[in-house]
Amino acid sequence: MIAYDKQSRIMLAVDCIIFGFDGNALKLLIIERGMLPEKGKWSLMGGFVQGDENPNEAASRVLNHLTGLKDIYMEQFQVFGEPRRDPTERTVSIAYYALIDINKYQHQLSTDYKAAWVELNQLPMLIFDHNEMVTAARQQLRYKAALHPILFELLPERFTIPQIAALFEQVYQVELDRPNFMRKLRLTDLLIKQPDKDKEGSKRGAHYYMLNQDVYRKKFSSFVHFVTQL
Amino acid sequence: MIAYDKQSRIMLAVDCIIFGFDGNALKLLIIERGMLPEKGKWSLMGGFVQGDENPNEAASRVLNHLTGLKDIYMEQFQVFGEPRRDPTERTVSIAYYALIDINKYQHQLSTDYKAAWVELNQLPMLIFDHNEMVTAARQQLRYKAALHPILFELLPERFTIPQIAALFEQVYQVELDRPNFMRKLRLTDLLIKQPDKDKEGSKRGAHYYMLNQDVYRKKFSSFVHFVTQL
DNA sequence: TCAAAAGTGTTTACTCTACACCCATGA
DNA sequence: TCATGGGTGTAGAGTAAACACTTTTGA
Repeated sequence: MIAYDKQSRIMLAVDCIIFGFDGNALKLLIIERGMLPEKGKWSLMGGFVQGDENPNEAASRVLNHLTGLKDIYMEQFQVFGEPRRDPTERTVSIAYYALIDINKYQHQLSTDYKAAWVELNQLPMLIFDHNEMVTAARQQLRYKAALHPILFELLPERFTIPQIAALFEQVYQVELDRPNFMRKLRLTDLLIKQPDKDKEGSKRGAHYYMLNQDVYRKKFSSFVHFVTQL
Repeated sequence: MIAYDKQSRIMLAVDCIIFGFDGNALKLLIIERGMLPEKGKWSLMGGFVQGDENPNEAASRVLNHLTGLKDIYMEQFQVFGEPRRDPTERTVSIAYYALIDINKYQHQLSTDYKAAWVELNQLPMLIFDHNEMVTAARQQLRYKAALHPILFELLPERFTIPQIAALFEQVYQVELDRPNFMRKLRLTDLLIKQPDKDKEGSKRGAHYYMLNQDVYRKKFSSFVHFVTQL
């Protein structure tokens, strides 16, 4: 077997921008590194692509390692490969964004890092080009969520319409007309109304809904157009 | 300086899916390899990411080397990284699609390969996972072009409305209602009508148009919604 | 009984679609 | 003068935006 002799090999990493929503604000799961290099600094969760796995598997592994979760919604969105982005050694990183239900997140036990949920607009300085990655991920999330119902991945199993509206308002930094937004949602057939109500947010209470998984899977790839004017 | 000692380095490549449009059919620029491995077989144009360049630069370089063109519209769209996709040695490839004006293409002189324009639906077997890359690129092109006016990159400087319509019909494999399509185009303010006509396609002749570059640049990133029903 | 948020209904403007029809011209 | 594709006009359906109004319930 021939090999590509003269070419240089490169470190290949994955980094994950992990979004969560606590009902009020969009949050990011970041880590404080417990090991060199850059010990003590904030960073995205990442890892190296191993010899026997493809990059998607690497990202799933990394996500699982941090959150304890499997089958997380995850999308590869951009490669970051400036020659000097990592001063230790040239490393090209494939960036993924992931959407998780913040309530399902379980603290993990590794001492390699401390994990923390941080509000997206109070993000600290991260190492390398990670802040740039976050900006790009947010952009990509907006793009995708305007057309596909992916934001439901951020909500718990049972949720209310005011919660979804708040989520969209956070993602797009706009105020939505609640009546019209509600009607739009109803017309998608994605929601199943539950008999009981959430009384947290108001006196009257808002009905709980669950996702209609069948419709959800079907509409996932087709355009849905949740947000019209961007 | 520390290095990531225990991690394995990987070959990193870029591959380009190069689209062109000859007025009738969508075409792809592929090469017949003149060197090992896989000598004599059809392949996408690609190359390795060098130590001092980022992947986008590598793709531009590769595109320029094959076509003689600079400032080609190009988008990174997916990483292909199955461990055994290249039997020679593990290689992860960043795939780009590019849109070029087929008339501007100049044959290059390298003897490393022979280049050929092939109709997209008569594509031969390509090496490795390149056919899969083409499928994904086509999908991505559809997605992007439904919302952004990128397909103009495939047209010559002066073009007619029937030409654009034919292009959209090729990309989406549909028949468009010409009157409505024309009106939609006019409403974008993207086109500047030329005084003369193209008499090739019909007796009456179709007016030439040129892109309004200012409007084009402005509308590039905002949603435009060229194709409604997908 | 009032305030506050959930939820419904209605009006109006706009956009999309289908398709009838006119235009220009070479054969 | 007629066939052919280029191009315009128009009516009806469908969608989006604005906002008035009703419902529920704890304080």
